[in-house]
Amino acid sequence: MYGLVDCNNFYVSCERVFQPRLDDRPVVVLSNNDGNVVSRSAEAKQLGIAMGAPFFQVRELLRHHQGHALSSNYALYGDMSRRVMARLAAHAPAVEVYSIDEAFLDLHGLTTWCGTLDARVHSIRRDVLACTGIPTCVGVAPTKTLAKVANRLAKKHPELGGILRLDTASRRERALRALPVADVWGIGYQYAGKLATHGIRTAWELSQVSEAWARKYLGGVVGWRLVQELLGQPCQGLLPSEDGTLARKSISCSRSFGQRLSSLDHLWGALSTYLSRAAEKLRAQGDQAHLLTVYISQDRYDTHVPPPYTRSATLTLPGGPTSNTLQLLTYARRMLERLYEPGRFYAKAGVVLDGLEPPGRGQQLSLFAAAPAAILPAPDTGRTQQLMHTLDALNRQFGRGTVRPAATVAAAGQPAPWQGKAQHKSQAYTTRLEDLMVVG
DNA sequence: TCTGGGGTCCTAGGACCC
DNA sequence: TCTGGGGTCCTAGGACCC
Repeated sequence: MYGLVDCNNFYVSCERVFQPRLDDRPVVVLSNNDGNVVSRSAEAKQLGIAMGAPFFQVRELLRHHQGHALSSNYALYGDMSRRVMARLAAHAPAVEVYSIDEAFLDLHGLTTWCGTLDARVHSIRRDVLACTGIPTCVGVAPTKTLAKVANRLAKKHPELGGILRLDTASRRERALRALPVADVWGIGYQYAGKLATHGIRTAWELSQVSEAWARKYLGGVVGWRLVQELLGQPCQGLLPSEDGTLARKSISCSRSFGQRLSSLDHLWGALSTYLSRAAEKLRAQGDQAHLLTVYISQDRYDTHVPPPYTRSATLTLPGGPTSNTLQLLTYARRMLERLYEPGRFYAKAGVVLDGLEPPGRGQQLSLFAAAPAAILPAPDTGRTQQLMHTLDALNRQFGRGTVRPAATVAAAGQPAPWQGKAQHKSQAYTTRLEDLMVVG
């Protein structure tokens, strides 16, 4: 049996833990740049505010109902997430951290040593709420996809008490008949449309299609696995997360700018900042990358700009895999110069690090290792690795960005021209000493 | 010059997720 | 005026290998 634990309205719930004045009223949390709504309280959902809605479209509605909009505070959400996951790990034999607010639990054997499964799951929910202040819902079922179904229905029907267990054929059928097919995990916008034209409206109807049909219309083997999982046939196992974090296969960092940029210097300032951040994450995971992608995008909402909006370049690092920020910056600078066109206005930039592997394991040596210095940056020696190590240690102790490459620094006394908006941000209640709450 | 089978790696693109 | 960021998996074609 799998359990899927999903935090209710996670970002809003995190904010409410430290700001009780937000209780019982419409609250939304916004994406970077205060662009879109990414988390909504029940009251905000009640007002008809959609997930992903552009903030400017709902600002008035929210104001009219004495609601609140907050900029996203990832330092807070990340830390709250770690606390929730730590509680889950204390209860279940194995936990797969699936996202910042969700985890799959291995529920094997939980009934044998402490009451019924339902009683155990209820006590896990109570414990998470008591220790972190975060409310959750749990779906319990023999496959991950059915656990998602159960979780979805538990959220939709508060009268279930936050838990739904789908472990018999009749419970499964009732649940699948009650769930619109678009709410199934793995059915997105495109597939939902396709299914509708074939008269498939519920999860139950989807579970009854043939293998050939699923393979033809739902992306091959992926679609067939989905159908089998709905039938109770597990196709996906649990991928236990070591130490409560999940190792990524790619690492990226991108941002929309606060304003359009056209100068190469400004773009480089932004891009080098994102690359520094991505490399930091890479080292924190203990990996090196051998693929680097750089991209710059024009405003995709500007009707005067013809597509494509994004130009990108991917490079297999000729010097072999690295996690050295300075080395990566050397490559990225040249890639940016290739992509950049004077006179254009750019709205966003980003980097992706791919082909991740731990250092020094069966490394492929470069064919061009003897190429002239103009082509290759300085090799990744022990000294530069020591430098990165020191950089990370300083930034951990004194705060992110205390020591950083000069390219990422804007002109003295000026806010960086690429800096986005975050006008309604709450404090780092749990991760910054100055922001700690004082009671008394 | 043409002939076949089996395989890897790279790249791009499309779908999905939270 | 104002429209996010970070991921996953799969497929398919081309270059190249033996």
